[in-house]
Amino acid sequence: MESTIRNLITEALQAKFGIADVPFSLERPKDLTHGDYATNVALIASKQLGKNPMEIATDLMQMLQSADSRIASVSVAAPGFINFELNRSVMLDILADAVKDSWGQTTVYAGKKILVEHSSPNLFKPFHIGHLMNNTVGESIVRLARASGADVSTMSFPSDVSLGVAKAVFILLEKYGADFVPQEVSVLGDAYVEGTKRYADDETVQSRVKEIADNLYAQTLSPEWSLYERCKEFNIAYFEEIVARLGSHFDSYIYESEAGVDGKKLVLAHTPQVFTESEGAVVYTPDESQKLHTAVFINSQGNPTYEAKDLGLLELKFGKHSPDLSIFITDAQQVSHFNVVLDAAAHINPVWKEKSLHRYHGRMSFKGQKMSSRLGGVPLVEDVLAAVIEEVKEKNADITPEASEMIGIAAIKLVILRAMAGRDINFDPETSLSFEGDSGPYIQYTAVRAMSLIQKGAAAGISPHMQKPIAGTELLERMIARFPDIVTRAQTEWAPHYLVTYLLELAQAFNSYYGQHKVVDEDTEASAYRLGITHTLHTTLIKGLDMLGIAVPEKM
RNA sequence: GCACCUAUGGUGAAAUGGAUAUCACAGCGGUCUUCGGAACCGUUAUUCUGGGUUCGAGUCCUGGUAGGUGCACCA
Repeated sequence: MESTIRNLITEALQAKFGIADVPFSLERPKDLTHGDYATNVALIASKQLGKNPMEIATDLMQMLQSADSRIASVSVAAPGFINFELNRSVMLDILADAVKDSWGQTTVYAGKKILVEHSSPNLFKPFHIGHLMNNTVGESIVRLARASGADVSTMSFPSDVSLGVAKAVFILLEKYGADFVPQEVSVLGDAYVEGTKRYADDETVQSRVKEIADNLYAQTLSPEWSLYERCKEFNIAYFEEIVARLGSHFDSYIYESEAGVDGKKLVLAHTPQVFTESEGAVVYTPDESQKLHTAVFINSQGNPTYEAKDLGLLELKFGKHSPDLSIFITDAQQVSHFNVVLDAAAHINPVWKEKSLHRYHGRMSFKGQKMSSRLGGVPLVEDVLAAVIEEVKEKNADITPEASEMIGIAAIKLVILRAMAGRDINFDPETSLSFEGDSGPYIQYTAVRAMSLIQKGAAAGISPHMQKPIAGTELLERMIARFPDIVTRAQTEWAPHYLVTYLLELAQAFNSYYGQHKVVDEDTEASAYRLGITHTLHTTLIKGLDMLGIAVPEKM
């Protein structure tokens, strides 16, 4: 349709004014009262023609008025826009697909292999609210990718070996002995915090922790190694449980310990060509023009740093999965780190940089305070969820446990997803969390209400269909018909918030309609049509929310 | 110090260079013997600042101001 209109404009321009090559745009106006398509061609051409844009627009409008049977009307608006409104039948043709399984499936990345890495946990640290943000953004990107025609696989990159882990292991050994078997994740988290404190001001602790770190890196058989292995296994099980609750599953893991071994080899193999030795460490110094900082890849102790681990990760990722696009999600603080790593990686294998895409999210502060699990006192995901679910139950005492879980998660996820990724969110449960207005539960509620109407119709023997259109639903039809375009945009820019904005507007439009019209009444024919629209609305909300990682309960 | 990011009603956010800057919360005023009120309708109030580019700037360029983040052996 778009190219048809574009051609019609070009032809009219040539026929009427004898000019070509006007770089005009043809867009889908965000304001639906401006029609289905709008062009600025008259504004662009006015300089070249030396005429008033309104005159040009009016001339073109007259020529385009009946140029295509799918165009219902063409109008001119100041300062010189030409708006096209399509026939209702065009919308209804699109809506015929809205109740099919394929609704919302696009071909944006058809045939591509996409790998998404997100939610990477730090073992020995409980899953806190920062991870929740990463998981929410990551899961939504996974689901957008799955709706794009791509072959998608997911992975996570657990941080399983580090000095911090060694500090925790030191405490566990000291407190519980080598035979320690973890029962609760909080014990590990507490050990992490305590270890950090003890390490800070005690030299004998420092040397012992470093020794433990060496043994963990080298996988040397030792009391710390076997204790550590039990904790690692326990941690992964905990991680899988909590992300499953949030709707995520990982096809595979690459551990930092593996990536570290790989990364160290890679760095050494490319020294001194790419990396250089400096003060006992191996570093990478980017070209001056890059405006990046020098980074240590192997420290003077001989262990790979975060940089080398991420380099090793690139080799492992591309070696195992050979993706056409490798997306990874982290918080914004790591932007310059990855710029350096990718810059270094490009010297080893340019593909690693070309096919990698870093999407970052902002930081979540809690009641105005930056969260750091290293210092303790961090809100954990399970605690936050429990608090929110409690609120849901207060609002509705009859709610099922499944429904309250879905509603609580929707409320939190929407706070994160409605903002453009990359911005910080100050998460204050008092004000950030909402069950009304621009909120996850509002959209869920609208979907549940729509389903309830359909059931009411069924009880009255009315089944939804769209054979005989009636007046009053045109706006809803137009909005629903745009769903595939919105999904396409969200996928192209990897920006779930476009979808959030759309779903909120759509839910509002439906609720507004509902407030003014009776959907199911004595007029069976008209009721069936209204239910037909209601049905397409329902599937659109369900599919849209699913792409955000949000499920909808049956009742709420 | 250098680099990157951000600045929109009282609050939280949206806006592919486009039309009267959109939405929610809060406030104020209504709908209400419901098709499921987690709803609907009305109303008050917003682009940090100076310059520039453009037919047109919240958006692009540039100078400032304010905030955030990163800059060698943590991840």
